[in-house]
Amino acid sequence: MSVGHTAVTTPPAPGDPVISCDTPQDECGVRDVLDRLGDKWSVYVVVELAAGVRRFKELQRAVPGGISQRMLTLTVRRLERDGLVHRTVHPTIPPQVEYELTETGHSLTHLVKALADWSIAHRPAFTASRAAWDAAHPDSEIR
Amino acid sequence: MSVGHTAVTTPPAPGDPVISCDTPQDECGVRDVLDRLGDKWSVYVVVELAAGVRRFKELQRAVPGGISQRMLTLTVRRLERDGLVHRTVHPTIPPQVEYELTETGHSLTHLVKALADWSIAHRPAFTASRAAWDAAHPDSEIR
DNA sequence: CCGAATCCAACTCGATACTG
DNA sequence: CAGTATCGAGTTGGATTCGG
Repeated sequence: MSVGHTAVTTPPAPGDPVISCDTPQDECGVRDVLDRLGDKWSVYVVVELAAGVRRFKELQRAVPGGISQRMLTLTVRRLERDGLVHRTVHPTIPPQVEYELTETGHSLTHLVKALADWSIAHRPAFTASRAAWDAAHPDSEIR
Repeated sequence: MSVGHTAVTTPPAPGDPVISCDTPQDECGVRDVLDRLGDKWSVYVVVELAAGVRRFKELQRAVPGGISQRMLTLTVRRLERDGLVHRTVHPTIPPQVEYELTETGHSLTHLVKALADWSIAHRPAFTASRAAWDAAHPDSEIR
């Protein structure tokens, strides 16, 4: 601890990883992933596809929260564009379209797993902290 | 293939992690994290704070892209509410406020590091895939 | 069955101006 | 310095309808 003004409860960065944003205006590269994973549905689609090939309707039913057709279409299209999902159209009647993860997409599942693990592990802390904050700031616009 | 309608073409998941959304309407817990990390600035703030304690203005200068005062305030407030960042106010003149990661916040840096690593590793594939898709779908509304 | 097209509500973000 | 307040543009997501 010692001198100046920085009496912190935790040391600056004990064994923390150094995330190098070397070039200042570079964005560490995280923008690419987060722009995709940050939206409302992509993660759930990836999670479901991690379990195997799925048809459109199967995906729609599997995604928690009830995704609209429109949003599912948009989501899988964007995932396809980014090379995370492969789309196979069987020109049958009725039409049948299958979605599956590409190799890149599969590698992403490990990341999502890490995300889910962290989230589950810290959910109690999250909830508690939020409740405390909300109680201390009754009429705040944050949230 | 065989019977029903659920004939899968690829093996469900070779060595992929199983992300258990056991309860169907549960959201695997990822929503909590992604709602925070998914916004435009939180990750950069966490990255910068991973390097040590920062004051408001220091943060603002450090974040790439040029964050407005308003957005920085909102971002750190939300991070504070979630228990990821601790805020210390020194009632001096001029005012001095220091931000630092909490223990939970520090544990998050490993996740962000994983995110950044994955992103950097797959950025070429991303870029290529997008370019190819865009070329194949010249006038699409996706993007 | 899979999706495109349209319309609309809600939210996010940025710019600007002002305060203790 | 570290915010708060206000306004407006842009984006996202949902509901609905229609088509191949």
